[in-house]
Amino acid sequence: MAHAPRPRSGDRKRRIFLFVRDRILSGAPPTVREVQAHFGFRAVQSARDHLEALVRDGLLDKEPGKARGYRLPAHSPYPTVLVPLLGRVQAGALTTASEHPDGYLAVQSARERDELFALRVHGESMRDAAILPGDVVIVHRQEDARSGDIVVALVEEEATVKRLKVQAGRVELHPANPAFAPLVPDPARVRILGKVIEVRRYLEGGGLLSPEP
Amino acid sequence: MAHAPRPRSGDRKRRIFLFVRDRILSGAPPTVREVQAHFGFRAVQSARDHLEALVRDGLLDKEPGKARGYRLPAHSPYPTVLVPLLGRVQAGALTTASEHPDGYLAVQSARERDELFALRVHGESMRDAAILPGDVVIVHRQEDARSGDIVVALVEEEATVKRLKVQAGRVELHPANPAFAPLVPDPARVRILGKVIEVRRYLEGGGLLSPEP
DNA sequence: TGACGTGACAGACGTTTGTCTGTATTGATG
DNA sequence: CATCAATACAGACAAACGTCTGTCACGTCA
Repeated sequence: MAHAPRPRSGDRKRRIFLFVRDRILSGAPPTVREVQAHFGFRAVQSARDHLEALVRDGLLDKEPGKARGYRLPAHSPYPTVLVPLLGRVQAGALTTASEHPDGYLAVQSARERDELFALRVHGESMRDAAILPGDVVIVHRQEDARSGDIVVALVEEEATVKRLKVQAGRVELHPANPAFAPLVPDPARVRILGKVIEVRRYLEGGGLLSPEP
Repeated sequence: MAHAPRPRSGDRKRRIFLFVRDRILSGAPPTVREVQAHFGFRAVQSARDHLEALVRDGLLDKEPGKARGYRLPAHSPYPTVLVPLLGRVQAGALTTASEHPDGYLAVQSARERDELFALRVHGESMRDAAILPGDVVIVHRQEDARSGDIVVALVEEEATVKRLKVQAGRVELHPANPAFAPLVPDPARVRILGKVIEVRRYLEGGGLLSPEP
C-alpha cells in the first residue's frame, strides 16, 4: 500500500516552489520542517527531497548547512526589493539610511535597494495629477530630474511632492491643483531628493500601512 | 581594564540595526553569531544584547526561539504574493485560473494568491477618483461588495472598473467622470468580479513584471 | 518478469543557533 | 562613596535545523 494518496504530482513541486518563494519575498526563507508542516509530509526528508530537486532545477539556490538556507537565485527574474516607507521627512533623514521607517514595501524594480524609498503624500496639491493625500509614492533617489517629472523636493526642511519645471535655469515646483500656487524657491534652499516612479493607493483599511499620525 | 576599547556608543546600536536590516532586505535575517562575527564581539551574548535592545526599541521584531528570527517590524503584517496581471478580460477568464497573464505583480496582502488578480485600467471613466488609463488595479475576487466600493464588474462580456451603488436593490455602476453616464445594467447581465483594494501607477517604463515558471 | 527511477517514510545524528547564568568594567547619578 | 544601568565577556545548555542512511510502494520500460 502506498504511503500517501499521491496527488497529481509535478503540481506538488511547483506549489512548493511558490510557497518558498513567497516566504522569501515576505522576509525569511522557510525551514525544511516548515515546508514539511505546510504540505503535511510525515517525514522531513520528503520536504527536503523536493527542495533539493528545486535546487537541481535551478529554481532555488541554497547555502548548505545553514538554517533557512534556501535563496532565490541571484539572476532571479524577480527583481523585487523591499524599500523603506518614510513618514514625515526631516532634513537629513533621506540622505543617509533612515532608521525609523513606517514600514517596508515590496517594489519591483531593476534599481538597487538603496536608490529607492517610499513616501506618504500629504495634502491635496497633486490632486489633478491623480495623487491624493494618503497615497504612497515610490521614489528613485536622484539629484536632478527632467522638466515635467514628478519629484520629491526638500524645501525649508519639508519634503514635498510636485511637478518639476525648469524655466530659464530656474527650478519651479508646480502643484497639480489650481488652489495651490507654484513654488519658486531660492535655489540654495531647495534640493531634489528624487523622482517619483510609482504611485500606490490602498483602498482597504490602509493596507499594510500604519495609520496616519 | 575594559574588555573592549568601547567606541562612541549608540552609533554601535545604529550600525547593528542597519546591518540586520540590510541582511533581511537582502534575503534572510542574520543569526546572532553572524552579527557577533561582523562586529567582532568576543561573546555571542554581546550581539544578542544589542539585538534584544533593538527589539525593545521597536526597531526589530523577533520570533523567539526560531533560527534567524529577527524581522523588520512594520514590514507589513502581510506576506508578499505574486498576483497575475490580466490583459483585456474575456467572460470566463476571471472565474477560473487565469490563462495567459501579462505578468505578475508583488502584492502585500493577507489574502491568498488565488483570491487576487490585477487588471490594467482602460478609459477615463474613473478619472475623478484618481484612477487613470494605464493604471493597474489590484482586485480581490468577491461576488458582492458594498455600496461605495470601487469594483470590477463584468458587463456584456467586458470588464469595467466603476464605483458600485446599490439603490433600492438595483445595482448601479457609477463612473467618476461627468463625461460618462452611470450604468444601470440588467441584473442578469452583470456580475461583480471583485473589489479594488489597491491602485498603482507606473510613471516610468511601465514597471517591471515577474514571470511565473 | 525484472530493473530502474520517483516520491514518500522512519529514525537518527550532528551542526547551527537561540538562550541562560554569572561575572567584570565603565560611566552616570545621588 | 554607593548604586544603578549599560556594555562586554565566558561558558554552557537546549532547541531548532540540516543532513544521512535505509526502507517501501508505485509506475514505466524493456
